[in-house]
Amino acid sequence: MTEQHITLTLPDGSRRELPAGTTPLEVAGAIGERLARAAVAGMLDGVIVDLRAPLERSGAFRVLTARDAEAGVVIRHSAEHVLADAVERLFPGTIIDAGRQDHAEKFQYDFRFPRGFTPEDLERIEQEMARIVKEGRPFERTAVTREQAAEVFKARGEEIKLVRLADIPDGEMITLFRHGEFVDLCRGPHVQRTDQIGAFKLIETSGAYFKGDERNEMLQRVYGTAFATKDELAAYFAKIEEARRRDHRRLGKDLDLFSFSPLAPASPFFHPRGAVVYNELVALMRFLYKEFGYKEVVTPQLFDVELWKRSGHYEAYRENMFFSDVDEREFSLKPMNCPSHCVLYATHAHSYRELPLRIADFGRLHRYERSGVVQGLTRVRSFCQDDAHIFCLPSQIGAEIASLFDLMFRVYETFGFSQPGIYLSTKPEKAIGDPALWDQAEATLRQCLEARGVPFTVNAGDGAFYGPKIDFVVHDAIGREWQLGTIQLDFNLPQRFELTYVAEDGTEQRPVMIHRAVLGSLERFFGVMLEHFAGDLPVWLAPEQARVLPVSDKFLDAARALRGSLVAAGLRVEVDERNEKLGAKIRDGEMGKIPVLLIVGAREAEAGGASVRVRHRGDLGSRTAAQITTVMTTTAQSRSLDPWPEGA
RNA sequence: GCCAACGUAGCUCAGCCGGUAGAGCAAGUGAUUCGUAAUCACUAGGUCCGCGGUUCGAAUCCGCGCGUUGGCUCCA
Repeated sequence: MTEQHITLTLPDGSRRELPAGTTPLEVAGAIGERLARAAVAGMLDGVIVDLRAPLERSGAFRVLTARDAEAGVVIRHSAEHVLADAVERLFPGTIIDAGRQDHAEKFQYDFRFPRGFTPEDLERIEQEMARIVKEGRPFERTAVTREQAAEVFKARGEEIKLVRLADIPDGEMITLFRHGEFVDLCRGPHVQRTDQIGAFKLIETSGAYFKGDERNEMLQRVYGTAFATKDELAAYFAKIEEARRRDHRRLGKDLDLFSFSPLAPASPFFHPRGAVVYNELVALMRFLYKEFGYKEVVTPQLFDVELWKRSGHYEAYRENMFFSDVDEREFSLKPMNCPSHCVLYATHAHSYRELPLRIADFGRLHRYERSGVVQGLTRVRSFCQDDAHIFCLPSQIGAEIASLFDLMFRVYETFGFSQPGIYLSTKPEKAIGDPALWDQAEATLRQCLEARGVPFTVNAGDGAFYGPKIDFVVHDAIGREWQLGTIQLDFNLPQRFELTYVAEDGTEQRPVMIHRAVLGSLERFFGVMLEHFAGDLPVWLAPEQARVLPVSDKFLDAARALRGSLVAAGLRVEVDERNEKLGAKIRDGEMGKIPVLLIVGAREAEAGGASVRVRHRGDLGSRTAAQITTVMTTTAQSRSLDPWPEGA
């Protein structure tokens, strides 16, 4: 059913009728010789196509050159082939596997190589790549049969490629891309010549399991990135540098918020300053719990494994739990609060009139995480969630989830996280419970999302082992995504714990359980929030909300008096009593990211106030103690993101 | 857990081919009494991650362990 002719609509609105099978390169040539030379790829209806791949259908068409942002993925993909080529040139006999799917930022290639690549190897590979790039080798695309492709790779001794080839489903077009001596099984698209790869850099090496499965052999991976220009490459590394500057592990150390000890791997110590922030996060949730009708409980840490056998954790979550034998009984530290809340629920009979029952718990959780996966505060072994379980009637699910959406949005807004992304995760492989209950739970969540009218994405197989879930993903100040809140619907645990309520008609019915967390893990949230603010915490969270800086020792008493009145108003304020010059005190205050610095000299001591210096805004001039107290308490109580309102 | 790199003073880091440790900041003391991002001087501070090995001699080379970092995998 191939058309004889296709019609391409160009960016300027003009249309061209061409024989089907014309290549983007030919189209570019028809538009202009220079465009053809500069072409990196074609784009048909928003999809990047290879310059040499015949066009078989009509659509909106344009030619991409190095100037187009979309060309980056093509350049990186091509640099990937150059990388593999360079490795094969330098280390004959290396067996190649494959590159990366997503070339949005990086490229990578996996090799079967007898040892790890060293930094020196990387340097040599980079030099060899530079040579190949300079040679301006043209990329050639050939469509082949499965047998022809097999021939090619057999002749080259590329065993892994033969496995990859066999994985390609029947009926799919098989194409090879060559440049110079190198040939790879590849869909493309690629640049015309290697010298169109303007700037590239290898980043690092790592081990990587074949097809990402740890039961398979480990290959050696090399990562890199490439751009059309040196400036873009530099901008990429500047972005990485910015992320490093915001790294919560660095900020946590610099601002004396938390630390880690080898004696408690992956378990944070929150220092006094960090604990203030931590407790403010808890206070925010407790404040909202009043409004949203939650009741807080305190439950045990250590449970007889009998509990986990009953809940299904022993079966499905065992490898993430810490065990301990005492009194010839096997115990485990809780990795989640849900089973203990079921035990708590079952301590007495419930009427439908009590539901929904919203049970909140800031209990400490322990999960065994493999040593290689822990990371700062974002992946720890000991943590606490702003956790709650809602026991409700099936008919209340919709209203509960609607209320949860309100709560989530309220909280994220408080931190200035932009519109959260919403994901629906369905039944995973390792699931417990009746498939019919799963279907019911998934359908309910879907209905709730549709009723709310928010866009969402489905993550098939990504649910918790006891129920499907809705996840909330926020974007931080530099655009990174973080999964925070979660709502999980659970028909399984109430059944396992035989939970009941007495319905209006006097019969015993089974409640539904909703697991939910808004911040998620407080530890992870702490880290995410710290990076989001780059350490510049809003006043309500700042461990030291203001610091009073006497100009010299002479004004120490005035400074202490000012501090006294602010502390009396409930603010966290210190005095810099060191024998230093004002400039040094200001510098240290700024570096400590204190939101407000209050300078007291002769004039201010006289007037009973201070000169106010607000972070990132500089000197605002003098205010009285009363003015400062009013502004700061208002800012703190309203949890404003702005440390000092304009004009105050 | 697997692959790789790293681990030197509280922090950031120097220490070439092995000859037994150094800077800046921070800390302590003294002087200075200072007006919006670093005052000066002095002092103290180190089982060079741990354990073995090679060597006349190890922070340096090798092995093992622990931890950290980046990946794989996993995930709140």
